[in-house]
Amino acid sequence: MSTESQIQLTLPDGSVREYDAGTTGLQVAESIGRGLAKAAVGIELDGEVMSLQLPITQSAAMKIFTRDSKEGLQVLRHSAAHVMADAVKRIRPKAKLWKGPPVDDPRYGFYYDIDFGDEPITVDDLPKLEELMREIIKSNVPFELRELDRPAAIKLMEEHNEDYKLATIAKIPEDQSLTFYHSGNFVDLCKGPHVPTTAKVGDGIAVLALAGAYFGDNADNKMLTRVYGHAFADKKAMAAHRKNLEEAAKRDHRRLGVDLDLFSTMGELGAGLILWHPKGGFVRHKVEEFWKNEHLKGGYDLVYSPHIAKSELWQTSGHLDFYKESMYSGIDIDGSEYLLKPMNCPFHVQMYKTKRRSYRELPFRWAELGTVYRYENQGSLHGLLRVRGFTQDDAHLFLREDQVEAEITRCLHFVVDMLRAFGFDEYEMMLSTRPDKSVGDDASWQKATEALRKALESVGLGYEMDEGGGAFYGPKIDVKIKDSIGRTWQCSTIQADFNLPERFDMTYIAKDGERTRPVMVHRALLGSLERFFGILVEHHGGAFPVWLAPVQAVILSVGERHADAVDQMSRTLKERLLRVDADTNSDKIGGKIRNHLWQEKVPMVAVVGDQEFENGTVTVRSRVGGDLGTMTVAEFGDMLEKMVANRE
RNA sequence: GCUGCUAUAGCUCAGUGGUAGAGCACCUCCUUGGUAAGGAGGAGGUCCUGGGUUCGAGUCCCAGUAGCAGCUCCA
Repeated sequence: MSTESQIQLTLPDGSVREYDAGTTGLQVAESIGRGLAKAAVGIELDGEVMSLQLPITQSAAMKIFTRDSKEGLQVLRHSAAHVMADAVKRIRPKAKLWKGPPVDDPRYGFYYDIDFGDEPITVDDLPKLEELMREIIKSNVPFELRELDRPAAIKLMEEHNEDYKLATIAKIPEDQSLTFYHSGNFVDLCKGPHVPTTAKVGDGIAVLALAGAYFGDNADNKMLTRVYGHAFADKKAMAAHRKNLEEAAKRDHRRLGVDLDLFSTMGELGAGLILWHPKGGFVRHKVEEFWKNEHLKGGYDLVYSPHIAKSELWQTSGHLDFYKESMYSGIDIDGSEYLLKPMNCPFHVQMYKTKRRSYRELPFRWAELGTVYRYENQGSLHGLLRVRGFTQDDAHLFLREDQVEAEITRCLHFVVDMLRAFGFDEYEMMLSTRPDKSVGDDASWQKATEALRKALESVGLGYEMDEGGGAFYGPKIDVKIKDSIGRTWQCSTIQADFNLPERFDMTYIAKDGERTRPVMVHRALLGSLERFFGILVEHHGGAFPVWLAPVQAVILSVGERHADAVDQMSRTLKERLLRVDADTNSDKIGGKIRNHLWQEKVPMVAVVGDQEFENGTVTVRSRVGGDLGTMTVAEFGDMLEKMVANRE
């Protein structure tokens, strides 16, 4: 590290500027332009984000972040967290701070975990907190960085009674510096970066919610109070964010489940158990029908298995050892204990074992829409997305080693095609590798992981690694889809399994006549029908495409004299297996259109008045396409059929 | 499971310890009309369940159940 008196800063456009060493980022921004200085909240030097107000001592590649950039918002939100903690300490001086980072969450920009001791905070305090934040922001005190030696740092935190910060200091290696950011009387152990002064946090802030969070994110520890807030570049951006959330709430599958009469849950049944109403049930039927047909086309066989089995089966499979706490307790039948199935695999394995298998027969591809039951913590249940009884679109492949790579690649293409058929083009893919606690030899893990990787590369979509995130029995690919507010949920999965073939001593007779262990792959394309349906509802905002819609069209009578014709028309179309209802109520036509097209989210309505009555035609209006003009009933039927065929 | 909050009509929600409310939806009648709410009337309640305090509980307290937000977990 050399000390220079002049430093050279290379800007993103490639231009190089020279400054005195010790010039601050803010001064650099000012030298470039007043507007930039005003909007700037942080800088990056050689890839490291840093506070704007700190002196720059060395030549570097430099970027200046404005308050609306991704990195700038991080700095802004982190600073807002400090301001919020400052506000908290003003109304609860005894509160002890733990940590307050910015977060990448669709609804919250930052939080602060705080131990309120015997003076808890309530939601009624949140407006007061926000008001105090605005005062602190207005007071425009600078964020100042101070580096302290260990004894001084400990002394400072002792003075402030910050037990958790003292614990943090104890964990920081001796050779690492201890930095604090002061803003007025508030001080926090913190690496930064922060905006130069509190005023820079701006007016796009909100204190939003309270929740519990374990100290150290560990369920064995004490629970602290997490205060959530958000911060945007300005008021306008905050307003836009709130508007987005409102729009997202309208797409919430739990809301739409009630409004559109798709499904329900009820206390009398028990938590996490779903009632599929006729309309939701119909969409599920269409999903299942499509799914089954695609599997038959793809060389799969459909199989079925029971919902319960003797505990010995689960003992052999390993589920009783590894997942007992997720399984429902036993049912006594003739003195034997039976358990509800949490997975379908042991059944398929047993099916495999009913006879001697030859290498000539492989691969087997056995698919089942298998309903399983798993205990999930009450607090994790969430509409259709996390439930206790659900139907997996499961399949198990039993393969020779030489078939693994090709079959896995085939599976992944199947995943992508299936998701695309339902309108999903955006998802996250993860490749999860061997965890610490696992079975199987290194070579097998290596091979299977490579097969999965090659499959991912063959579909040409990006993926992330989750090192050590695999199942204990093998590596896997997971596909996650976003819900209406941007939370991701695992749907598709492809998993290699070295455990079950071993445990159940599965074999086939290889070409050389030797008993050989098959490779087993578990895969689900949709994940569970419940979860997938929930996300499907949110994806379409409840407005299903024609091929899935429980009601595809409603024919509306303008006046009383058109009622019989409308009934007749809907009957004609129903005979063509189109899902077309008649509305001959005495409401006005505008009201009927509003009801069906906009409230029930039916894709099409067809109006019949005097003119149509005379000619045997309908005037069609589509939810998405607007006025489609007048056509004969037969033509309307053709149009709907064509849309179904194209899966529109 | 943990922290906090919530539970009143089908839905959204008011309701101060003293006779249960509104809007929408529903039913009936009037209206027969032309592309996002025509009018009038009516019916609809175990105020989640159980216990407690009180002369009296939808309201206050406790427990359970269920839901919401987050944490933990998620084969």
